[in-house]
Amino acid sequence: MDKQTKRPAEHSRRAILDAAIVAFSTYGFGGARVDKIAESAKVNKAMLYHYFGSKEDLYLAALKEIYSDIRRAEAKLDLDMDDPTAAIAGLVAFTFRYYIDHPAFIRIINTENLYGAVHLKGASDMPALNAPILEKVAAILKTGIAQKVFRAGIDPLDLYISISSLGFTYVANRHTLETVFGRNLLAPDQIEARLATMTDMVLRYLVSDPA
Amino acid sequence: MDKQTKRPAEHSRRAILDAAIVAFSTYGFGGARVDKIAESAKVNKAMLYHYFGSKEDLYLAALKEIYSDIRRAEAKLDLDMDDPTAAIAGLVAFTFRYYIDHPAFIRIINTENLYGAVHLKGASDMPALNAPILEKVAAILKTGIAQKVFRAGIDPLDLYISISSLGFTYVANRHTLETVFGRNLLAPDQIEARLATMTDMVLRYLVSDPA
Amino acid sequence: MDKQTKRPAEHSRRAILDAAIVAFSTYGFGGARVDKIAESAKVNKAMLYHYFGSKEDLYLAALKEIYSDIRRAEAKLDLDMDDPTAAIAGLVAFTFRYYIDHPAFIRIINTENLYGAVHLKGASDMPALNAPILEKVAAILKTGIAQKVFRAGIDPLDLYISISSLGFTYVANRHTLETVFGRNLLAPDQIEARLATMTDMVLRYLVSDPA
Amino acid sequence: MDKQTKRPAEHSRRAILDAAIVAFSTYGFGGARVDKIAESAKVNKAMLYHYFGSKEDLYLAALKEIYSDIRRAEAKLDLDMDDPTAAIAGLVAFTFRYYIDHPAFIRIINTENLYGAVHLKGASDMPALNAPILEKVAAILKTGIAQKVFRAGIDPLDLYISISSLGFTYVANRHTLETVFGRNLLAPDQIEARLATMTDMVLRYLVSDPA
DNA sequence: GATGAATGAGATTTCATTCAT
DNA sequence: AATGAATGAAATCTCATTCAT
Repeated sequence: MDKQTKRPAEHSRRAILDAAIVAFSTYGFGGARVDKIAESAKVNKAMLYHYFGSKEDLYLAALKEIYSDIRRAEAKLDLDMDDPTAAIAGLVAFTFRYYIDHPAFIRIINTENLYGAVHLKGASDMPALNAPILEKVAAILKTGIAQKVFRAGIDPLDLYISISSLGFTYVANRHTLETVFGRNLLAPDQIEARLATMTDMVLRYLVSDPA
Repeated sequence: MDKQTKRPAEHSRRAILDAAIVAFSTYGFGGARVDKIAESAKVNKAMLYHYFGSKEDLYLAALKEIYSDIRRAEAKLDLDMDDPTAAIAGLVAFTFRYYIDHPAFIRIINTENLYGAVHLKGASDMPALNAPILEKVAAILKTGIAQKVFRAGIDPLDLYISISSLGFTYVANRHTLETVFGRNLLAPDQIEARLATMTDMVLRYLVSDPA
Repeated sequence: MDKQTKRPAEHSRRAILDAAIVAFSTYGFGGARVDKIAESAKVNKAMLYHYFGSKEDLYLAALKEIYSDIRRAEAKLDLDMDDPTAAIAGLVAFTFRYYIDHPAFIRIINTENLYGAVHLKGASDMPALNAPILEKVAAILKTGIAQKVFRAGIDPLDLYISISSLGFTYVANRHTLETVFGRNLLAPDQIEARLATMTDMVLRYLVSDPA
Repeated sequence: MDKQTKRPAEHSRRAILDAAIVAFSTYGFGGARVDKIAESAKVNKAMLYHYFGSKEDLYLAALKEIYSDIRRAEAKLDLDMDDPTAAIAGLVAFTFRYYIDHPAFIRIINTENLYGAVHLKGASDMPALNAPILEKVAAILKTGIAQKVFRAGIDPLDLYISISSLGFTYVANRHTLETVFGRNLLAPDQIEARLATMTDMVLRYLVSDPA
């Protein structure tokens, strides 16, 4: 990853990108400051323009990087495909924990949606990048149905959106939820309880009806 | 509400606030422009400062207004408390449709969470404003348990968060989801299908286990 | 011209435009500094953007103004149309003196030509603005031919370009000419001599050949 | 000229100079970009500084080179000194065609005049370099007077400026002239017509008055 | 002699805010 | 209460120049 054969230029580029991810996901596009990004990356501001062209292009690069990260993590995720129940539980847990551990992901998704995903729409390789996770969900469903533990008729994308939603909103909206409802949602026991709820809810939804 | 008591000056104030809600929820705090808000409201920019003091205070006013709106709508929501299943289904449907019909709500919640809810935390009356919806959920659960149609042991806030989540993320993240997965999520049939999934998922989660 | 009914805004706008004409004609487009223009005009830099939109638009406004000025001056020029020889001499003198007295005109024409006249091409009203001078030249030629003092077959535009050229290059290139040939071209006697040459050259060119 | 004696290093230097001539004459001093010049010359930017010291010094080098070029060309110009009329016609044609064929010359002269010829004034060898052309004009005039085909009393420098002017402005200002008067000045027939006018005008100016 | 990376100063532009009336 | 004009600070971006190798 950090191999020493890297050309020095790559080091600066990477530092800028990392700083940009933090900045954009912390302050949004409009709130992030080019000066601060350069400062964080310990490079001259001009380098940022040299490598990325503009603030907007840098934002897009950060966005792509963040998407690549989660898809890479998903690809590495090793689910027991012979045990559909365990596989779904594993996917739910992975997704939730990923959101908790990667606040930048959550924030940049929100920022991008504020912009109607204009930047993402310009990145033609996005659909291809994101197909694998749907295929994985479809495979689990298929096995579950074959094993008669899951109902038929579940749409993989719809299911994936449900799994994502149950964790995403919990993490993404935790500040307003905490303020409005007065509970610390990221306390370890709360996280565990929430994960239990999510897993329970998804599995009860999938489980085949008693004959 | 107090339409006829409005002095003419109140008209400007209201116009600014409405324009602010649109602007902040469309562009976020950093992206919204004071000039544009004044222009949309057809008032002089100085009026905006006269009435609200600063961009940040105006944002907070818009935020409060948006929260009041949903809580007012929730208060008006008439659920059949004698039929817990119908009541939950009604709440799920109401919540989902509110999100769809009020994009400003979705967007400003996201914006506020990007800011760690700092503004909202300063608004001391928020918890009180939001207690009623939890009480309503608790009441439905209680009746459902009494009628033996629902399981016991469900936390009202946790359930409310689940109900909210299943719809919120679908609407809030629709731009990125559509881009990444290539489906028009707000097509009428898609909305219907999604509502069916959500209702189904929540009710299957609540329903008492077979003896 | 400086009527006191002017709205204050117009004063700032005019001050900016005047400062811009000086700056652009002195330093060219690239060399002129927005900061300095604002400073010269004694207004805040933001005003400049408020009134003109961008440096480029301001440049175009300055360019148009300078063109309008010479055409206005030409329109006011009162030539004795019954005496074609005197009329031509008058036009030659007027043109030469205008160039001498309006270095900004000379410089901005050169600057604009460096840019291939891209800005001017965008100003659709230019041809109409510049037609009158050609009509005047054509009228003089016509009278001259009728009076048998001028030859026939002279193209008005070609003649106008000649008249312009003989003075324009003398003034525009005077710095390099002076450096290279070591003569002070703008000394009063030199100017007189040059005007005599120009007038002589143009009239000898026009005069009808001896029968 | 000294092709085979060129060391390889000289190649880079020459490439930079050529690129600089193009850049400065195309965009002016302020508009030319050091980065682009290096890129065009296919050398590293640091080389440019190594060889020329600064942008300004490079500009001066380009300017000198361009002046040398025209004077070299003038030196090579072979006029029939026994036929003053033909010699003048030849000089007029040469001058005009040189301007047409060397847009960089035109443009850098204009640029330099925008700067009040400050750079050129620093180049002490300029007057010497430019004396020959004046001597040539003087010689033609002298022969013409002796042959009684030309009038006496014509100042060589003044005549040379007239000859230069008639073509220089036509070429230098062609973009604005074309835009303002709507004629394509560099169409081959237009060039021929213009040359005819210029030659005619200069010769009619010189020709001895009928007795 | 040559290169790729980096920089500092300054340029253009934006924007929340306030002043004078 | 309301307006049009104005501003200061700061944001994005550019560019001639130099450093390290």
